[in-house]
Amino acid sequence: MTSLDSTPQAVQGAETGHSTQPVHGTEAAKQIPPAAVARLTIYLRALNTLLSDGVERVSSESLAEASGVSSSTLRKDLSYVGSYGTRGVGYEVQYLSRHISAALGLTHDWKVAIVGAGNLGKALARYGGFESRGFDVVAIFDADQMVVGNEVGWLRVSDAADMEAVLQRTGANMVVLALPAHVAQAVCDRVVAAGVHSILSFAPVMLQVPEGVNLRKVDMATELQILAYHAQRAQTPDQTA
Amino acid sequence: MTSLDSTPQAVQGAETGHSTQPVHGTEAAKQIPPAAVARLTIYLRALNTLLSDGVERVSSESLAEASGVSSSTLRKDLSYVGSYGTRGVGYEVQYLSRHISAALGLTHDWKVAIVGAGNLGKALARYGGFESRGFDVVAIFDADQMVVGNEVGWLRVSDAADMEAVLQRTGANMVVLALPAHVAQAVCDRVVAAGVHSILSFAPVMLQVPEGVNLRKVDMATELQILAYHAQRAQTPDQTA
DNA sequence: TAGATTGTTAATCGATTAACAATC
DNA sequence: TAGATTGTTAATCGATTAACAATC
Repeated sequence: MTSLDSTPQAVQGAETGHSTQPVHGTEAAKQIPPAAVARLTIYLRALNTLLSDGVERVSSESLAEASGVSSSTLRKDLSYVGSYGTRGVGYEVQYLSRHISAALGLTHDWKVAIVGAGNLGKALARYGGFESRGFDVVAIFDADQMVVGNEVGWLRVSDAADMEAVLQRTGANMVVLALPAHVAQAVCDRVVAAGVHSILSFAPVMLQVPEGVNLRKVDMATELQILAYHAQRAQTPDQTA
Repeated sequence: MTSLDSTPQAVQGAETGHSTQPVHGTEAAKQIPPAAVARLTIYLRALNTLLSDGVERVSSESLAEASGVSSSTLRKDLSYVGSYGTRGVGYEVQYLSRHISAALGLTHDWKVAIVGAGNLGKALARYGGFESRGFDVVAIFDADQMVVGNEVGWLRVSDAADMEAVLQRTGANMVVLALPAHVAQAVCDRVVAAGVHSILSFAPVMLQVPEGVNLRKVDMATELQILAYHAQRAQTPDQTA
């Protein structure tokens, strides 16, 4: 997250054949390198900003600048998705945005359940960035009876004891874990057993998940530690050479 | 976040000489590859868990397993820090922990100010993981007069209008941005102007910072999008071959 | 046509892994 | 000494960059 680099891990997808021919349209998806997937989400955000500013066309050079990458990297990344630009002209913003969305699977119906209605869970439940990008928060759980039933945004907090039933009923296909380290693994196991295979964890522990479950981790303290490393280096001028 | 890898960017440190000789003790720090830095924070957490479990010694094999990496990667990463193990025996938990901490700059005095006292800002201010890992939250700001003065954890919310003065007085050397996208760049500029060079942003925008400022970004919606990509791939069995 | 910009190739760079000599 | 495990090297793999032919 990343850093995390965020801190991604244990994301196993089927990865059988590497088709060399770029395939467009509705055919089989090809493998996109992890680093490129992460950046594609950034391009998508930049494109949507342009779109709401009424910009219709953009060059790789300026989209790259807005995204903080080189134009070379940008064009290479886009080439994994397909070729949706026009030489000598650039990219049509809306058209490119739509194709990146499709490639990332954002046209699916993603229903997110949040486990943990503490400060972080509430912050996530109310975070506009989810809804606006096609993620529908359908449930929020807590084990504390004092919290169950409380209003959080549009939702009421469900009892964690009923998790399996509520996940089923709401059709949740992604779960966000916003709970203390010591209960995270147990809850994670229940979530997996309930058939959810995509999990984003904010708990500061290494979670073990079976093959085929996609787990990503965001650790806020880790991010500060990485920052600390760089800050310390900047303060201590290099004594080599 | 990220990268969450996570989505790291614009982290420039001085990087003059690459000393080939591993230097131990108090001498000049060498450059540690970004990927290794991120993992070292994970090892550190695993070591501290072992420590509180009363474990005194650990092999690269089992520390690697607890951290979700290969023992090869672990030993290579540790080699950037120094050689603090004993062949045929393993690593002394406390001793290794201390040396990783030192290498990451966690023995410094890090004072963190949080800008934005919304749900996320409050969650971060109360997040135990910061304090326990040597980051001291010294201030939290908001521009909303309805919120200024409120209690958040041990702190009271300061007026964002007084940011420069409070940053100065508290000696904050890191800032966490927990605010809406549209104000993030302006606040970021003020923070940089106030002399803070380490910034962790949760705002879903690309921020521009001058050379020499360390900026990391955590984007929760990005993490869900990456998850969506993998989930979609898993659902759509590969049609090549 | 002349100018611009994409999509792709090939070269470079960095990160991961396997293997093993060093050594406790 | 025999067994175990580190620290490091060399080989592999993947990601980034520069350059340019294709083409609007």
